[in-house]
Amino acid sequence: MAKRTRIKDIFSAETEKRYTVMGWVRTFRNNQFIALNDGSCLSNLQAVVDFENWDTNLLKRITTGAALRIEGNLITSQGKGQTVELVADKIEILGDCDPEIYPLQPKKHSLEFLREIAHLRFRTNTFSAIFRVRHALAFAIHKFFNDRNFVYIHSPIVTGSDAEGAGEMFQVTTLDLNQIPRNEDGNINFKKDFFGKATNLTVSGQLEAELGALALCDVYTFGPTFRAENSNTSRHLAEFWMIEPEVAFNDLNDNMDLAEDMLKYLISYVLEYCAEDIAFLEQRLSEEEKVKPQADRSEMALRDKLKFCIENDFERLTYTEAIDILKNSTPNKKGKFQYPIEKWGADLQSEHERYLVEKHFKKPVILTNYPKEIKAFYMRMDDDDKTVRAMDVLFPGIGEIIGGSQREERYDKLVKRMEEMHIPTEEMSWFLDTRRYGTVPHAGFGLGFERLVLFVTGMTNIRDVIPFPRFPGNAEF
RNA sequence: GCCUCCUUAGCUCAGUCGGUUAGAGCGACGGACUGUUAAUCCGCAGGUCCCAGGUUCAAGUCCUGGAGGGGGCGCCA
Repeated sequence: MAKRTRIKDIFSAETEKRYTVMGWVRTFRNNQFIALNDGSCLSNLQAVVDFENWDTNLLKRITTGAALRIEGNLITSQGKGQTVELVADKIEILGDCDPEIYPLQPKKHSLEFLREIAHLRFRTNTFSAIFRVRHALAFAIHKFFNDRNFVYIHSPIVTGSDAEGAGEMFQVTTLDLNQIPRNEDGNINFKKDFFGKATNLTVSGQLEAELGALALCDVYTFGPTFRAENSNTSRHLAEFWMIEPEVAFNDLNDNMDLAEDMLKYLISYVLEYCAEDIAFLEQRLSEEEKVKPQADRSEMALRDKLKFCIENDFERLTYTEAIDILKNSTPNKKGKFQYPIEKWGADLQSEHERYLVEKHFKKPVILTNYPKEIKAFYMRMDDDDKTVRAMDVLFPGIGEIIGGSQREERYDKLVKRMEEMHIPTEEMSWFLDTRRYGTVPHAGFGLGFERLVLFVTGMTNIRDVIPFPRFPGNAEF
């Protein structure tokens, strides 16, 4: 096949030269103008056909969705709306597309409809933009950490540990479910299973990352994560991607600095390298906002919101300070909260987080030092023995985008917490070894990748920022 | 898991109090036009009213159950 020039490169290519492009037809206007897209960028290339000199049967096959190879001379556009256009002198139909049944037509489609045809939605402006931005964010994450000498750790997807304590797990087995081998006591005999023990899909790479950090100092994981929770929201997936940095000798303040630096870097990266896509997503969002009631509308355009996050420090405060603010807040006093804030120790609901982020501070917030009762066993106990060195980064519209902590590095205190919370210490002896042999203070966090993509693209449903979402009752494609 | 709303043409949606042959816009198709920008103009076709029961002289409309989807809450990233 002839050498293909990507449409992205065509726009800066030398004119009065021949090029070959390949892609899919978005529209064929006026029997004369083919809008061709190859996904390399948002913009379509306009290919011009002198229809009087072309076979009518060929022109009829140039329909929305058809795959074409076009050769021609690139010229400065004679019309408005684009800088260059390709004067086609050779057109090959690589793949026909019957417009009677092709679901994507040159018109606006709802996100709900496109979600049902997720295998084709890559071909729309919105989703091609989202997935280019998603790629850029993934790449920027590796670049951010690589530039800071972090080591990328591949934590296992299949785990033999059932004590990670981050939610319900998917079981992994090769046992015949119709003929499950059993022990004499009637329990399942996992010795007959593939790994010789019960195994699950990982719910977090954190514990493995800690092992790496206590030798390599600065490490991160970035991989798929699985939660078998029956969560039905626009912010949860059963299969999602998580970034988990873990750094030896870092305390909670270092951890907050790292999280804030990283988020600002990633947002800046996308503003710089995905300018066209972000501009398009901003426009899409503002059109969507127009039909909403005034009270539900976002106060800022997408790029303004992103820039605001970069240019302002995140608000850092303790759980205790947050409770005071919430207790004295107007909605709490007027009984507007579904869960009124009465006393210290209550878990914060999303309505409380949203009030702090969207109404009170109007910027990203980092909440720290939560009561130990509502946080995981591995978080470092504060001196008051009541709170732990946890941190949650809260973003407008998204809620919790990062959850992390300084880890409990003191062996005795960690074991005590595990026993209090009924975590089996024998099974976790490999984890406890790090506290037996040269333990050091360290800290880390988990960033939900799709929640980041949600925020940056201005989308509102997490199922629209991953190609093929998995959620309760659905594993299509 | 809980609460709530929705399901009518390929898509987005009207459809009044239960009453004759179920409508619109967009898209598709046919034609005209030919420097268009989701082209425009004219014309035409297109329906398992989500499924299964029930009430009724009569059900897209009312009732019961089921399926699918949206939004909110919980769990969290």
